[in-house]
Amino acid sequence: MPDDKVPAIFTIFNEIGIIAQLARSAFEERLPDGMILPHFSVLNHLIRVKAGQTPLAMARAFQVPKTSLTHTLAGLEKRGFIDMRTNPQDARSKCVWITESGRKFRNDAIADISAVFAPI
Amino acid sequence: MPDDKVPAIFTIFNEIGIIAQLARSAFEERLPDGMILPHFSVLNHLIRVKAGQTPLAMARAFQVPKTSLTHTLAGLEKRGFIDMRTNPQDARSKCVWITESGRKFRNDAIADISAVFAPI
DNA sequence: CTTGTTTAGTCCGAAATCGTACTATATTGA
DNA sequence: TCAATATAGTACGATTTCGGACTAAACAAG
Repeated sequence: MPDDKVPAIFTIFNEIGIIAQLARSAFEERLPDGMILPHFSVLNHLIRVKAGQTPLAMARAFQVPKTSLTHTLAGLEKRGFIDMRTNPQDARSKCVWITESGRKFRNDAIADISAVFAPI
Repeated sequence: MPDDKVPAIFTIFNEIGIIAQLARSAFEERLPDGMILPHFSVLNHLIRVKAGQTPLAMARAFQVPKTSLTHTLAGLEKRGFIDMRTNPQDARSKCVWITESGRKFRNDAIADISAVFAPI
């Protein structure tokens, strides 16, 4: 299949992936202390979308396996950026809440990084 | 920082990342045999951009550490999808060439997956 | 009720990712 | 020339990612 026969939708998603990778590299370079994009994304989701969600709901939102999210949440909890409590409506599941410390970290990160992206 | 104060550029890259992740999930679901997106991306790069490039040049193009690419290339070589030869102009470096088998794999993958993306 | 099925989360092991350190080759400059 | 520096790639170890298996709780059918 020569290049000009590759479906456009394919090329588009390829370009989107490249942009995402570039942005991710630039972003993580500035996140301190072993924090990586998924950590930040979870905090951001808890503020932007909804707090108190279950890990499974968030795994679906991010389109990652639930085992991956377990690991990410463990890292955030260890840093004190989230709290996980058993769901009173369903003892199988938990609810994820952002802490004040987590909220501050997220806001500081946005402020720092916006300065870098501002020229764009 | 309330949501409406988050810089637009930040939200945009966030959305781009989400789209990329969705596309990646859908894509890898259909790649056979332990092949993942980076494997495919390398093959695609060798056809779309340039064959015979050095690993370092490709690592820069993808914005990943060279050690990550070493690993990806090892996987492709083990599957017989690429050849790596010492660069005759510089014995420190190597040149990466796609094999017929690699070319076929890439083309088949595009054909398969285009059928999925076609409705979009 | 109770037995079988589904769902939420975690544990485990394999693979991927990546930073550090290292080897080998090339380049620079005195 | 040759010593100092820079560059290409890899080895190694730590962390992340993720599929498969497992436990506990909820639900469904009888």
